[in-house]
Amino acid sequence: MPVGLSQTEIEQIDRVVSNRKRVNKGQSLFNAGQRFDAMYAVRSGFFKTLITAPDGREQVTGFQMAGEILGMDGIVNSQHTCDAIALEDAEVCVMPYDNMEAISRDFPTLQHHIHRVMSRELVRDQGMMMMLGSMRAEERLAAFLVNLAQRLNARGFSASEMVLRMTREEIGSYLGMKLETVSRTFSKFVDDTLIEVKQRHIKIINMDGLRSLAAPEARSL
Amino acid sequence: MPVGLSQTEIEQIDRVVSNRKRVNKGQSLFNAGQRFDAMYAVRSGFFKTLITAPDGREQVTGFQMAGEILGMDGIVNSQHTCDAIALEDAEVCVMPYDNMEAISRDFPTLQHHIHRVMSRELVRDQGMMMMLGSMRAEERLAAFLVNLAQRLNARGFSASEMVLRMTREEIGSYLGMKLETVSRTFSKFVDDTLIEVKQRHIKIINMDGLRSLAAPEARSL
DNA sequence: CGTAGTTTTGAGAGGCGTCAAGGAGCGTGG
DNA sequence: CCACGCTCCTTGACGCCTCTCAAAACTACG
Repeated sequence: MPVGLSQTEIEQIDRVVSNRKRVNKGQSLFNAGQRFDAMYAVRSGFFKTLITAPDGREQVTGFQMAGEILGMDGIVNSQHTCDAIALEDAEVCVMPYDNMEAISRDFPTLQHHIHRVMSRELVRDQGMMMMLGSMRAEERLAAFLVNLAQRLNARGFSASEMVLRMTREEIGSYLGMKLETVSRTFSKFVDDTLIEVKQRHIKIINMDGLRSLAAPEARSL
Repeated sequence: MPVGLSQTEIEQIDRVVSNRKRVNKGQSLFNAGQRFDAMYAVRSGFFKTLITAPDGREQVTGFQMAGEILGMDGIVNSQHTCDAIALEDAEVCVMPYDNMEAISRDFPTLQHHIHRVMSRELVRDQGMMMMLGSMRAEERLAAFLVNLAQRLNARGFSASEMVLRMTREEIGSYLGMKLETVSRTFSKFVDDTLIEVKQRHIKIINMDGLRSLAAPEARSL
């Protein structure tokens, strides 16, 4: 996972993260309230994280795919604050936190890597606030699709065709809108020939159009 | 700032964070795009952080007061991703990142503390997503007031009376609503005798009422 | 092939945004 | 000391975006 590590470092790290764990579709990797003692790197599969309010309302806070890290929010109180649920059969690397902490003292590269991963998550969260706080439904969904396509592409998949692993309701929860609005907005994108939709198969026809929806240019004047 | 440190540790850390910096009201501590080389601990005063979209829309991502940390989002790309602006004359401790990294290798307590601070911010962000994604204007503003009162109280101020350091527009940006809606909602809270409002002076009359608005109980059945 | 879950689509309602006008507080300068 | 202008705040009227409620179509799975 980390780059720029020496052979020795890699071996050390391997000893820490060699433990694998399978999580079947629908199962949770961890739940809010559970004791935190490890973070997890997704090796394969697809996860969602969500938090639940006292009144039962759920908010999906993220979708994680291969290479992304889960559970960092648990450090502060030694207990997880969200549920992580596999949306398809998945495998993760278990990274016991105490070991990570200990080893990163000897390997500055790893230490810095951990900071970068957490920092990246903070930046992502800022973007989420921007989305949820000041974008309209269309813009949010377009940004969501563009982001998903980009992440899939970075993993060697097609940037234009994808199979969503989550329901409309989960997308809606993530984007702060109702499932009906997600569905309607998808339909509107189809009408505008931006995408093609067949159930959870999405084909992006006009990526530039989506992008311009997701991040509108500065108004001329 | 950190707790549970030995005298030696504290001295070491002091050497790193002894640099102070003043920031006058309205000035920025750093701006998005600037090179990142230090994080900052607020000693006194009050900050807002905000990000700006390509089309100029701004989103306030947080308000920081004494003891809180600014700039952690800059680690990942060695450049700040948001602006930090003082809402009143302020003073911060400058914590050069390279030094922090180096010293935290020798002091596990500090190392863990850094992780906790970043993790706490991740948890806060999750809460923000919940607010922005699935709460209504009333609930958001109530949660905002309750949170502010709690943080002020933790710093030795009254939990029931406060002076807002930010405008209605900044509150609105933070909470994903327009300034008019913030104003109207304040007025509604006054009508409901939850608070008293005189410009930026807020007096909380019925904290329990606010709390129940901010985090509605599970519906009976 | 039936059943449950998911998705689409419609109709109507409502919360919040937009546009607009006026008022209050405050620093500055005559 | 008061007038002026600026920024910020409040309130009203109206409209739209999104939610709510509802029904039907489609898919997956047992």
